[in-house]
Amino acid sequence: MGGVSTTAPAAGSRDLPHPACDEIRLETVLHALSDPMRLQIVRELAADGGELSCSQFELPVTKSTSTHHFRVLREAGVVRQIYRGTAKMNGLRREDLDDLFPGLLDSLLAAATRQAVRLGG
Amino acid sequence: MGGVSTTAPAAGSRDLPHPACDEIRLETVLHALSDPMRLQIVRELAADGGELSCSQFELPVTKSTSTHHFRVLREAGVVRQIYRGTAKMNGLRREDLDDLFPGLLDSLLAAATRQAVRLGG
DNA sequence: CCCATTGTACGAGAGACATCGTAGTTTGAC
DNA sequence: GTCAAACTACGATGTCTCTCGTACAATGGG
Repeated sequence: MGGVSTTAPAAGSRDLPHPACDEIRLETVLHALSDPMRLQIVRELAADGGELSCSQFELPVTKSTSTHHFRVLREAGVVRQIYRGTAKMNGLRREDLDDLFPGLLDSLLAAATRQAVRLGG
Repeated sequence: MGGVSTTAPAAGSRDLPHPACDEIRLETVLHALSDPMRLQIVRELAADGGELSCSQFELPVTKSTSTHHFRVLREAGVVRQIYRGTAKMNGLRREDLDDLFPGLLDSLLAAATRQAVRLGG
């Protein structure tokens, strides 16, 4: 049955499950961001604006734990993850989140920055 | 040592410990709001604008559990609680939160309302 | 003083979570 | 084919959280 490959995913793609927009729950997003490690990840992603591989984050935890945190963020609908070679790239789902919860992400990021300034110096 | 009673608390007051503004942590606030029950409480408090006693909330849990949730909100710095007779009144710490994290509470409440509309109707 | 109302304290149980270590898979380079 | 790099899967462990039930404390009204 040919034709499957016309719009098929790129060869060798390992797809990761992401929640659709209407499956994203506010409580789940808040829970994902209530962990300091994950909030830091999101802050760095927002600062970068593009995509970052998992290994570019220098988190004070093992790689197993990193994997766990990135998955929580992806399953909450906060980040999008795709494989690129051996790396797994992460990007903020900014448009989706802004559509669902206008202004929320910006407020959260501003609050996080403000707190970092307040606590850090 | 003397004069302790000059500005002593009102007779019979049972004071509750609240975090000072500079002790309120964003992660803790987000965690407090990541529970559906507590998010609902905060939504009702914001809708009312004033103070509500614990018993005015009709939550689908026992009183013990209610007490627990209100305490989590208070210890996170989200609500202020004071005794008034046998009742314990709850009020949003709106000014404190707006000072610390400008716009965050409004965004969160708007997001919660939006999601309620999306899911409920 | 007695009592109803309101909320607390304490303990328990079930489940979720953050963390780790080890072993394994996938990919790209040589 | 071989190898290193990046990431995952699985299990273990200790901690936290949500829930409840029962027993208790504080307040205000007769």
